[in-house]
Amino acid sequence: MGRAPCCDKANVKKGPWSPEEDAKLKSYIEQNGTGGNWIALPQKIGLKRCGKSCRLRWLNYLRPNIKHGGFSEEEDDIICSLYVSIGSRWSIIAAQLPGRTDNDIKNYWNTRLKKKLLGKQRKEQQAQAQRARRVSNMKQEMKRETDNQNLMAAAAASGVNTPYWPLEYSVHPMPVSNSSIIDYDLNNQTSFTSMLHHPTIMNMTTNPLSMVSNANNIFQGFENFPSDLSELVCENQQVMNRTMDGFYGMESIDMSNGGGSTITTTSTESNSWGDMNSLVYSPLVSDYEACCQQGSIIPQDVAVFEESRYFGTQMQ
DNA sequence: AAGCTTCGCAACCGCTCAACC
DNA sequence: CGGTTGAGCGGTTGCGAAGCT
Repeated sequence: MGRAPCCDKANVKKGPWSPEEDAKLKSYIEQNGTGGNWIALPQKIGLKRCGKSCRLRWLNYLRPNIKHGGFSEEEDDIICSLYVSIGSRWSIIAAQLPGRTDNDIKNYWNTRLKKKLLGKQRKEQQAQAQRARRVSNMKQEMKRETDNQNLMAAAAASGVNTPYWPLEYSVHPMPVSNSSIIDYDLNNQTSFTSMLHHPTIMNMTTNPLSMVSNANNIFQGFENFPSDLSELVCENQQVMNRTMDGFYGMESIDMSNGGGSTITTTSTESNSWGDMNSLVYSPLVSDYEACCQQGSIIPQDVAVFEESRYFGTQMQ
């Protein structure tokens, strides 16, 4: 048995609203409010509309201070960021953007932002493939360098680990908060591991958006990070496998087993934003839902929640 | 200029959740 | 405690405008 219809469909007008209908609805709500009952509202004011339709019209169009179109870059970033973190919770996303409605944001995402990001991602993939080819050529060149071979052989013979990084890259100044600098020794495992726990790196690995939305500069925040080094990072599988799963790939959570395991896919394996659901339903969502259920978080708190996630602090 | 395709947006549909009885 | 109802939400559809051939 299905549920009873909310209104008599036969006597209800559908389709676009006329200016007269808009005026009736607007003036009534401005004077009397909704009365907490949308279903009864159309009858009260003599509108042949479904209550749900009235609600939608008011919320998405007639309500004061509604903005339409003209999304700014900042708004784009917020939408993308929240979408990647919490998925298509349009009402929550809309709560972060004053004057925007969930419907507007949803439409904007589906018609423009998704394509925009897809384009960026494709460009990045092409660039990545190009980098891989260049690095491959470079490695072949390096193999021919007998001096280096001798050095490595000598190092191996003496029990010294072969450096992962060319000397000029081995110590890298890492910007940290408050403008201070830490020098990480990339040939020192402890130091390197420590670098990987740098908030910026952590953000890059836990927040795929920082890679997607900043695809033009995947090492954003590392102004002094040599661009060639990023190529080496990609190529150095030994380091990658041990420490940076998900660095160039994207980490997603397998919810089929309770969200407990992490599946890492490379961006070439999962290269469609149509497949973005695999990215977005992170543990954050279940955490978020749990908090909502406990009443300890309201939608407006989502930004704070995000911050707490990225910086590893606990919600109050 | 006409026909066709694509795009953007408003509105609808159906589902879930929570309040109320 | 279960059933009913309305609010709210996200996915989808339909239509008009714009762009293209």
